[in-house]
Order: sequence, then C-alpha cells, then structure tokens
Amino acid sequence: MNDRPDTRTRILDAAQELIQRRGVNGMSFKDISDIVGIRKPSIHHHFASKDDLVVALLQRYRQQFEVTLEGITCQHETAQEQLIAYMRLFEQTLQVGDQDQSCLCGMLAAEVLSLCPHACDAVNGFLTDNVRFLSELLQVGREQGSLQFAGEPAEMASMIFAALQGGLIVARSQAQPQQMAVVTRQLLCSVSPPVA
Amino acid sequence: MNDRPDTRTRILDAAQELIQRRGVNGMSFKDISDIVGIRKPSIHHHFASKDDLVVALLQRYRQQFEVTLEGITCQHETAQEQLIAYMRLFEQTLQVGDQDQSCLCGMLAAEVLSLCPHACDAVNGFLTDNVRFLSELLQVGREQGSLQFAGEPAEMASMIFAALQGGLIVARSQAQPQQMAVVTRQLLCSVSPPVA
DNA sequence: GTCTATAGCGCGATAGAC
DNA sequence: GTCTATCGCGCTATAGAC
Repeated sequence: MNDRPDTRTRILDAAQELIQRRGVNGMSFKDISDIVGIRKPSIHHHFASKDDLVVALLQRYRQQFEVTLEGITCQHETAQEQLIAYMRLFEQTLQVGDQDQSCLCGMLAAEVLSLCPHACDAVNGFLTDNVRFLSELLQVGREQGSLQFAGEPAEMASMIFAALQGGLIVARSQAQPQQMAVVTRQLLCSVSPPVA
Repeated sequence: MNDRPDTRTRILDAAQELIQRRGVNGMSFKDISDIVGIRKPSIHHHFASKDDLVVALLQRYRQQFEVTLEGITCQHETAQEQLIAYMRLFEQTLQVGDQDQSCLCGMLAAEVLSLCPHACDAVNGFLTDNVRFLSELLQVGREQGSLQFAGEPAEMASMIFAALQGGLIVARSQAQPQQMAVVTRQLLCSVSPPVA
C-alpha cells in the first residue's frame, strides 16, 4: 500500500537528478535534503560520505542500465532496430522534466578528476560496457545486412557513443532537444545500407 | 625583453587550464592564485567576480578560436584537408600536459546551469559558430567532391561536432588519448567518397 | 532513523594599508 | 597593483539527544 520508495532510494533519486543537471561539483547535501524532505545530516545515516553516495549511485545506475540493454536485445529483432532503440534512450533523457538532464556517466566523465578512484572506475566501466554493446550490435548488424559501414565495428562504436554523449551536452546547453534527434538520425544514416 | 605575460593574461591562462581539467565548479580562486603566484584577493583587481572572469575568458577564447578557424580555411585547399585540420585541433587538446584537458566550451556546456546568462550565451555562441563552420565546410566539400555523405550538411555538422566533444570527454575519462584519433578517423570515413 | 547543534574548512568577496 | 585581515556563507561531516 505504501508506494513511496524508502529514504535511501529517494536520496539516490535526488542525487542522480541533481548530478545529471549540474554535475557532482554542483550538487550538495543541502540540495538533496531539500528534495527528499529530510535534514542534511540524516543523509549520512544512509551514505557515510559524498563519495560513498556517488559510488552507490553508480552501482544502481549500471545495474539498471544492464537490464535496459538486455531488454533492447530481446525486444527487437534486427540490429538496426536495436540501434534505434538504444539511441532512443539518449533522446528520452533530454525529454525528462525541464529537459536539462544529461547522461549520468557522461556528466561524471567530464568531472572525472573530482571523483574518488572507485567512482572513476565505475564511470569508465559504464563507458566501456556501452561501447562493447554497440560494437557487438554493429558486428551482428553487418553480418545480418541490416547495417553497413566502413571500418571496424569497435571504432564505429566509439564514434557513435561519443556522438551520443556529445549530442546530449550540446543539445541541452542550447536548450534544443530536437538537435538530439538530428544527431541520432545522422548516425543512423551513417550505418545504414543505401536505400536503393 | 620581458617575455612573461601580464598578470591578467596569466590569470586567464590559469583559469582556462583549470576549467578544462575540472570544470567551473571544480575551479577556485585559490587554485588560480597558487598557479599565478599572487594572493587570492589580487585576482579581484583584474576581475570583479568569478562570473566576470569566466565571461572574459570566453571572450578571449572565442577570439583566438576564430583566428584558428580562419587559418584552417586559408592554409588548406580542399574541404577534406580543412576538416582533417579542424579535427586535429581536438586531438591536440588531449595531447597537452597531463592529457586531462577537454574543450573549454564542451566543459562549460556540461555545466551550463552553473553559468551566468552572459557566459551561457558565449558558450552557446561558440557551439553555434563551430557547427556553422563545419556546415559550410561540408557544403563546399560536397560540391568539390572531396567529401561525400547522406543528408543535409547542417545535420552532419551537428553530428560531427557532437562526436568530437563527446570523444574528448570519453577519451580523457578513460585516459586513452588514442581513442580520440579513432573517433576522428571514423568520422572522416563517414564523409569520404569511396576509395574505388 | 531522524533530529538539533556545531565543528572545521574552503569559498567568493570586501576593506583598507602600502 | 598587491598585500593582510577578515567577513559571511555554504560545504561535508560528527556528536549526541530522542
């Protein structure tokens, strides 16, 4: 009957939203306590330090993302459809709330010098996982014939992932969410077989 | 005979380096004063506030960048060569010092919610200028025949610029500068006519 | 598990001497 | 133009009552 998540979860939710908007260095315990509706020191009962909070947040985020990627693989037949669904994730990020949220790990990757070693490893693990996922998807797509491109799948994967992360940052900064769709459409063109 | 720049310039240099490494929110007057070798309050003599410093920095950066872009246009004949030279700028950013510097405006675009309106406008102006430069370059290249791609030049320009910005963030986070060259090579593939 | 109170520090910024 | 001294604030974190 109680559909409100527990405090720990609500703290993580607030922290994630704040980091995706302003970055780690732009987020404070005060901001979190305002959103969650508890006092600042109460946060320390759930997370000993700010670093611990960020590490826990990354752990949850990567778990959720893994499930999402599995869903994409299962729910779509062709690699092309899977790629479209994957890119949709990034477009959707910009459609939440005030349209000012970027990818959590893209944001943290930009601020990587402010992170503790554990958080740094988690961010880079996320980046690597994504490029690997894309790389396998491109490989399969090329074999299927639903995708076509020059060069190695791993290199095209790096390029596509970079474009999606950069696209989020640029589109959000300029307050033009539709620019994200422009980037994904152009990416799709770049790996699609000629229409003829 | 005095080859050391004046204090104002050295403050801007320090601020730029710090922002490209840690972002605005990760940079402080203390950091600047340590690098420049003056006391914290002395900075206020040159820049009334932190916002003023950031705005002045962006003004200088955009002026310098404009000159660089003109140089690229003049020094290279074909659009393809100009594109290669442009992308080289992003690779070179990652080759400076400890290889942990990103693009100033890419960093600030990620932290755009922490900027004053003037700085925000300057960052977005920089982004727009770059996409426009690329867009014209792609248009000319297509007409020349040195470049070839599907879709509109403006849309391909958005995609390329996003990939360069995202590529910087990812490669830097993972401490793999060579990944930046992977991205630029793949981008070049995507706008090059078939070798045959 | 949440609270009040507070420690301890770093921040941007100001005042005023030199 | 740079300095010392300091203000006022916000931060993360801790101590201890309830």
